[in-house]
Amino acid sequence: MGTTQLETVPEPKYWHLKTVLAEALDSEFTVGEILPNERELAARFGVARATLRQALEQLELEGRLQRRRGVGTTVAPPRMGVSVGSAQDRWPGAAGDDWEAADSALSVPPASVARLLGTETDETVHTVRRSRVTGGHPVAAELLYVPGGSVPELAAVDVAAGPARARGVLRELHALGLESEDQTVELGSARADEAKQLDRLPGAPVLVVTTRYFAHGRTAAVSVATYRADTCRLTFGDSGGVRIHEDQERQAS
Amino acid sequence: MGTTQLETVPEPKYWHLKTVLAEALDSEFTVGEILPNERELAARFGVARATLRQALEQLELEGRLQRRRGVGTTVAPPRMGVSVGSAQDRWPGAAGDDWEAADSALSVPPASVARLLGTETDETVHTVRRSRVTGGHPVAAELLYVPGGSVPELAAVDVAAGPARARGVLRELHALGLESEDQTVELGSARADEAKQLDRLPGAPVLVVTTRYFAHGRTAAVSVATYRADTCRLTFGDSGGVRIHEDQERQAS
DNA sequence: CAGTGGTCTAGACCACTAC
DNA sequence: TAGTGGTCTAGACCACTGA
Repeated sequence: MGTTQLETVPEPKYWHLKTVLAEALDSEFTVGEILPNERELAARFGVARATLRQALEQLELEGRLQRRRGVGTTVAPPRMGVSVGSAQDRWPGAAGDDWEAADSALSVPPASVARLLGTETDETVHTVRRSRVTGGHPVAAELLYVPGGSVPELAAVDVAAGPARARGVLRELHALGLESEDQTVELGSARADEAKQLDRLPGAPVLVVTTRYFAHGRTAAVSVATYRADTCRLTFGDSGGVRIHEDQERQAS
Repeated sequence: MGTTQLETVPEPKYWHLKTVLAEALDSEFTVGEILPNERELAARFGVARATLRQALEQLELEGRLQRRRGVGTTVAPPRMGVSVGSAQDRWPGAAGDDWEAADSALSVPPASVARLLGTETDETVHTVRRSRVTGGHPVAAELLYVPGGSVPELAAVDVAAGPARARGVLRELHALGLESEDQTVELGSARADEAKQLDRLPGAPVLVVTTRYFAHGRTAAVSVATYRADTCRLTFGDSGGVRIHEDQERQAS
């Protein structure tokens, strides 16, 4: 049988399209430049808009594109390196970090957090909301959970409201003398409230960094920070003790 | 005008659907159980299959579902905790790790890797491919780049092929006495070759862990490891020095 | 207001798995 | 071969942005 078709791997259209677009981005576009709109691009490549969108979604996931409803699709800058490692001065409440305390309240943490804290599943803890801003852009939203037992002196600040109260919790926690930490990273998707803080749509991919802070041999606090996965590259260790993030790297294919 | 519609936030269908399904997964399904097929689920919820799929994709991204073509959609187990932190015995070539050396060759690394290594962009380096298997499942595919200058003794093993050669490179690297490391994590999508190693489709979301290994004050090697984002939770530090992964956590919404 | 990306539909066919 | 998820189409309408 004259099977001239030896193409055993009919590559999906959107995959090929993604490759073509990625090359075009490297060679023909500059950071910040606006691409033609989706209907136009789809027509130009002879595919349905849904197919074109599948390719764009991949490129956005890889941090190469940024799409904003009502505006358009732009070429994204290289990902920012954001330090989440064990640098001493990154501990909650330390001066000079990029975090801004938003507010604070007493609430019952999710069961997974309660397990890490070692508290009962219905026990309320101090909950601090913070936002991290780097280079003028929001990169992370954090919920910091501090059991009452970790900060016994906190009654004095308990009357203050909002940001002031949040700073009070952080100050007490810092005064505790944190000894070490312990982190995990996993992929998640932004809840509605996180999405708003991060200036993204709900469901946007985020890197969830869960940190346990230890003091006096116990778990003193747990932080759950969600970082924008499209714009951030998390950096750990900085073991040489010298380098901070550089913001100049470019991911290779 | 009788505007009884004060619903200012018409939540997208797929978003609501995802929430409903997530609750059903918690209460009515057990790990490993097979869900009804997509056409059936779509009919049951009164939506188009594309919309249903959008919800399933989100749940798969969050590690709650696993979908396999030709088979079906199953309820995924909680993510595995995999250690990628600075435990000494995780260094390349150490005994007892989960890595299996696949093969090795001389090749020109991507520009981004060459920059980290401090080599010329057209300079060849030893390149070792490894796979990491945990609990019987493939979790990561790694490319380890070792400049010739880091392992001058390597000529002796240069004749061996495949896995033997790979192990030779690792042995020499280990003998070098690595001092510290430096890591970054970012979101990526699996290339075709990585996807095959990870038993996923191309484009599947992965966590890319880039590690720089230092010896004698220089960058001795660079590793680029891609972890399955759906099944893995990366753990760093283990600062207490006691805990290994537990595999029993469950992510809260 | 016009133009953008985001959501949704109702189909079709393909690639793969397992029986 | 039957049944699954994966890809693709050609439309439609909606939510948002900025002039």
